[in-house]
Amino acid sequence: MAFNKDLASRLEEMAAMLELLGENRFRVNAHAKAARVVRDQTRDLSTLDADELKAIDGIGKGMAERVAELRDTGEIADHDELLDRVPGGLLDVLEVPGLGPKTVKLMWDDLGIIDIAGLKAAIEDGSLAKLPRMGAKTIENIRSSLAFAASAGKRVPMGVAMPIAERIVAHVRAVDGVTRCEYAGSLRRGKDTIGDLDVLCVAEDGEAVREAFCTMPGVVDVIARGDTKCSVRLKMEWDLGRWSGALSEDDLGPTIQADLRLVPAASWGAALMYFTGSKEHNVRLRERSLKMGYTLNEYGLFPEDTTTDEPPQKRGVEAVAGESESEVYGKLELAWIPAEAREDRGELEMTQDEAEYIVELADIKSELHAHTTASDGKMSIEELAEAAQERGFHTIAVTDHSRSSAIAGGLEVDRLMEHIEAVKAADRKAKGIRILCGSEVDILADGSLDYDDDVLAQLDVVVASPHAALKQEGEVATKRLIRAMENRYVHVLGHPTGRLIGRREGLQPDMSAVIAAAVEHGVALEINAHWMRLDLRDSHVLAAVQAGANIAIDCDVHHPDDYDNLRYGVLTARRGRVPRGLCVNAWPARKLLKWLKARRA
DNA sequence: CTTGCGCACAAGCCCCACGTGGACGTGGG
Repeated sequence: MAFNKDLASRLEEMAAMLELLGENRFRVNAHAKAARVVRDQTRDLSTLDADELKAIDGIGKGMAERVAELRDTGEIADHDELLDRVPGGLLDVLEVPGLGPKTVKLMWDDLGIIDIAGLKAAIEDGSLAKLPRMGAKTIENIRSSLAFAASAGKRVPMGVAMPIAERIVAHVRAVDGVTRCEYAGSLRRGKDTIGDLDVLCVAEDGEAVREAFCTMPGVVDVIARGDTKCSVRLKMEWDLGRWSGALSEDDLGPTIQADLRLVPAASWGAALMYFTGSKEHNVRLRERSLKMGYTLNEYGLFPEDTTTDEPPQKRGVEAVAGESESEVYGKLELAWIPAEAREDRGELEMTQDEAEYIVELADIKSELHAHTTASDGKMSIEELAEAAQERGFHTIAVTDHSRSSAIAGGLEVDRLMEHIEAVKAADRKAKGIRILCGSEVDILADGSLDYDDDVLAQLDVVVASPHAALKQEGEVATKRLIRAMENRYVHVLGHPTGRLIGRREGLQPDMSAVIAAAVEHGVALEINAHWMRLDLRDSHVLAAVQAGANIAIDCDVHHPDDYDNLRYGVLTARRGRVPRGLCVNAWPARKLLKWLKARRA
């Protein structure tokens, strides 16, 4: 939804500018929270009236007026006024890691710095060093942030970050005396993009781990090296297998920051919770702790005693919990909350049963979206089925592209008919797995489908997906997707928006309307598991689940390795708290087949 | 600026490591 996105970025800018101007921090936070809430909304906010807007948590009178203002005039007067008072380039300066609002304001007031170019000049001529708290190390870190500007602070797709994190963890675990090591942060929460990597470890010999971490292959810069925390920048090509290092100065490509935290064994659970986040989730937990007479930090959950500022662990206060996450959640009278759900989106209200019923990787027993050499896949029908069977699946659907996807080798009707026969023959021969014939049918720009109904009727499974006209207006897109789902032969709405992370925005339909239509027609909404797609995205999944829509988690298999992407799809599903009962791929074969047939009855 | 309680106003988001410089800003979740 273009409107929500526009609104959210304006509110974010307002928060940043208010902060730079030293305004009331609650006002700043209110704008930042409103921006976050707006971004998570599945409804197009321009279609809501004032009362509906104010019903949203975080949106009050003032914000509701701003929404109406943007809808009616295309502008927000307060936003424009702030832009007049704050030079635009300062917002870029604020983005530089190591610089916060106080410092940026000081640089602006004292040195007249209003953009990145001014900052660079102030570093070179030494004037920056004259500001308070600008020591050699800090300036060096700013300089290095600027040198890596192309990538520093930029988020990378989860699928790129994951292999890097796994190698770091393996590297650290190989150090003598390391008893535990895991990655935490947004990667553990399964966010679609990752800002940096957080690695926790328990070690007998801290110095050995620090040394191993700061000198591991791929490190191009050590930002901090303290007793319990080290930060480095890593060259990104790591994930491409260039593990062996041998980097020259002019070889610097995109980098990602990785932090190592050394924690005491007794604090493992508390530390893992703290570094897993999200920040918002942690804040909720700490508020709850205080209300229950505890204080929570990364060392543990402690009985609250308010007499001193010194942290409890330093005074020898005994923690009531801290060794494991479930122990801490338990003392707070909460279910253990899956890491992926820790976003302050209502997860604290989950019961133990709800938490345990969330779908997991081992539950997935079928794949409903796969391609063969008949269109743009790399495997034959048999190879596809064999790979599915190795994963323990009971059903695989062969869904090659339809005719409009010419570049992807889409099938004309006569070829589709031959293909159906080939699939049926393979299914008759196959043992222990059911091979269904299907199609990934293009949803054309107007919402009509690429094959006629009499053709679709001959298929066991129809996945309908948008591939072209992905820049059309949101309202047109909403109608397009709904019209496709109204067709009684459609089972799954494939990658509903067509977004590609970091590359293409995709359709911006009114997702609430799309979800409502999916529920009405019994169509499953797909979470396309490829890490470049993850489409539906997490916030859409949560809204779909709350509306009771069925969810399909599919790998959109083209190549044998594509099955490995399932983990990313499942992480996204868990962020949306998908229960097993709503995930069609987690159903037993009989239930799945019954559902496929029932849609057409 | 929002929420909650109650119709005008108070309270709101925590707790820690690091670097700099001696108390504060930033970044971490």
